[in-house]
Amino acid sequence: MAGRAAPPPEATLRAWEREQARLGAGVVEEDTEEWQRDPGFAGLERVGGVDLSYIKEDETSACASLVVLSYPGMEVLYEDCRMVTVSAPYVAGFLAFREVPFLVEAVQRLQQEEPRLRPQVLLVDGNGLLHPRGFGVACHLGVLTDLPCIGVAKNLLQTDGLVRDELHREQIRSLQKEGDTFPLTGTSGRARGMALRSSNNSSRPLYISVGHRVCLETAVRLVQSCCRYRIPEPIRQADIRSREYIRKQLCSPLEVTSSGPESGKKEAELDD
DNA sequence: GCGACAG
DNA sequence: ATCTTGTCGC
Repeated sequence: MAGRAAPPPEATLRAWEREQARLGAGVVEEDTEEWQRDPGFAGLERVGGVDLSYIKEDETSACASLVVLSYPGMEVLYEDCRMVTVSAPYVAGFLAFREVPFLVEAVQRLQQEEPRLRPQVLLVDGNGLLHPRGFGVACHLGVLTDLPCIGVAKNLLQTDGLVRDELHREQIRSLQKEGDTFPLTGTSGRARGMALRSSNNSSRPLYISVGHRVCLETAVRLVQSCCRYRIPEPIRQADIRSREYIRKQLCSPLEVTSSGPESGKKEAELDD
């Protein structure tokens, strides 16, 4: 019973590539909102974050979470955690086919139940244009929901000649303080993303890329403005809450129909 | 051919 | 992604 999930048939991967190409035609790489052009993001009030946390024991169970935070206060206005059953295995370059269906559902649920809390932009775990076919999970989710999306990856997805070699490590060392960046330009000559040092306390950068309806410069600026620690607050909160949700699930073998007061607030700080 | 490979 | 406590440092 150990081991990884069965790899998808070659035909499935080809079909997924075609789907990415089809949807990819709809990606908008420019700012489309007024607040995006304002130096202080005046008019921006809500930023969303999404994430999936997995259960080690069960290959198919995960918790999908969507949170909406106020801007610039970073207070949690909305939280939605839900256990889901994932069907697609994880394959680098095809993350969207594993996670996006549940994220779309979460966004739709929010728009139906709390339309006033609809986020004006979504920070997504993973990449956008910084992707083998220029269509990572952030683009995928953006096109399907028509929400501005930004890809925020914690590790570099090696593609288009971009590699984690000594030169790359040297560029990382050159990032001295938060806000410092260097462009991720592939062999093709195109800037696919930006490495961003988001915290003075962590030397590890974030890899920012355009998802949908936002330009790279705006994306980097916004992510930086959402960072109290290395991980931007919206994604960090989605992450914290989804794994906390799973922890509770595992500790309660009894399925209760109605239960009242839940308490217990603990926050894991520091992400380095 | 072999290795690398977001979450 | 997940397994995992305390601990060294600013």
